[in-house]
Amino acid sequence: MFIVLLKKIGERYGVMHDFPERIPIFVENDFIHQEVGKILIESSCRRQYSPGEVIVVEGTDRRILLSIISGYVSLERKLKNEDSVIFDFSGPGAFIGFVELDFYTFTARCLSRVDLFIIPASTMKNLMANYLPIRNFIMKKMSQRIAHLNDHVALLARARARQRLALFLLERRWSGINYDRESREITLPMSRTDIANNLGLTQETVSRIFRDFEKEKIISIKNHNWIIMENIESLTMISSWPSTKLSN
Amino acid sequence: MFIVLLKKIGERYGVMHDFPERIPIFVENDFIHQEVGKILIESSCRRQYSPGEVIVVEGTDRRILLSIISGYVSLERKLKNEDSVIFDFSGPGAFIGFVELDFYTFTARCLSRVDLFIIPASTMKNLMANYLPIRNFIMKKMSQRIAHLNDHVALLARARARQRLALFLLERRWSGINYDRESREITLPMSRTDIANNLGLTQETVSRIFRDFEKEKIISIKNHNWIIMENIESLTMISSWPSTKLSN
DNA sequence: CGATCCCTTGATATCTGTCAAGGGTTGTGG
DNA sequence: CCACAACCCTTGACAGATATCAAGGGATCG
Repeated sequence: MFIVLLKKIGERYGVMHDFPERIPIFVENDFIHQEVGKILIESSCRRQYSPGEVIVVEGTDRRILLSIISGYVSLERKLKNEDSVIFDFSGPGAFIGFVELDFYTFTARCLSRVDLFIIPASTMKNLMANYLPIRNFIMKKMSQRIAHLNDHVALLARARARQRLALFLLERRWSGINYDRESREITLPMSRTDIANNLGLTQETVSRIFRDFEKEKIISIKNHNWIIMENIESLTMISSWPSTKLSN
Repeated sequence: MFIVLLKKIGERYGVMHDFPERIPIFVENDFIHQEVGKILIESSCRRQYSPGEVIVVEGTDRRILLSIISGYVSLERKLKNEDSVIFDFSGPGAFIGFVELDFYTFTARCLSRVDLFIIPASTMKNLMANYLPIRNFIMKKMSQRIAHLNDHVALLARARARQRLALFLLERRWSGINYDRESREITLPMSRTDIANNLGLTQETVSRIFRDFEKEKIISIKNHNWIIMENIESLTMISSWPSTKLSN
């Protein structure tokens, strides 16, 4: 498997862990043949972005694919309203744009300083035509994305605000490259507004519910971007599904 | 292109159009090589289901794929709550289960009498390995599904009830095989509860808003399953995005 | 003709959005 | 090193949309 150097992240957002210096570029059990990985890296370039920068814009031609090395990105859609919907947050190890065919279905905006590989879509197309593992890899990614979107639809359709935030926090625990799956600490590289736009709420509601959770000793809020889950059992209970009804 | 006979639908739900006798099995501009289509049909069997019957269950192994000839199916997830979320409604021409890899991410339930082809997943796998057009077809389907789910996430996250229903009605117009794209008539093979579960609302709200639309002369409700859009411009205005705010 | 299922309508409760004001933190410039 | 601005977060009061609860109506089926 191809290995790349990884910059340490977290100048801007108070981070407690330093990431290790080396990580495999293809993570999450998605094994790709070493040779193919090499081709992919050799035909790609590396670039850094600053917080707030937009990398790709919804609706434009899909010319490049991204592989995040460090930092966090939001995949979102701006509505005519001035407010927006965030489909997902992507962190180190994520692949962006692999799942679309002709044009981007989202706008990618940097939440922090971001370091990534840019892979030309044409390269990927050639690789996909010729290498079965790459093809399977992409199809698996697409399939996972659909499963995840189904979950998110269920969340938005039937979960109340507390349940949405509990699910959000629990999912954050597992998202991206997490080297300590038993950790109770979560970094939130995104703002309250971003969380609200992801969960179909407002920033005020997000803020209030975080405070409620803190009062109930379910979480500790160290700062805006750093939360400790003090009582994961409670969070799990709040997140679990019979709690939809107003009465609960 | 391979052609199959199509049964007329609509014994149960008052339908105004009879579908033509012959339709191509692969529709929506998804051209598949005739030979491949033939292989697909030859290795599949045809079956009928009654309203309410469950064809595949969420979480079980993906053994069969479905191609709907006539009738309507809901793709849904039962929550522990007793209520459920409907991801999508599928009608004639739809492909079900093509987008998943290992197991079903939904339960498929018949809304009406359904006539369909059952294709073994193993057959599809072989075809995909050997035929580029099939592969492209599946990837395109997956990509479309992701785009559609993104739209639905945006709807659930940021649209109010009236807007959701306007979007729903406008989308119904184009869904499935629609031979008269200028038609103002819509059939609703699903119940109010099903619509509510699709849009993240309750049946009461759906019912009330339909009545409101009727009072405002935007639609006429012929019966539960038959609606005429009297004022598509108004519907479009209600559905368009600046109307999210409560004040509007 | 009753049973069942779904739809409709009304009264009420409650969640969460909206509006508004203030606080904390970060960054910049004197 | 301090002042100020900008940005985001927090908190409160209030309003309004929609869920809940309840009762009744209409169609379909045996």
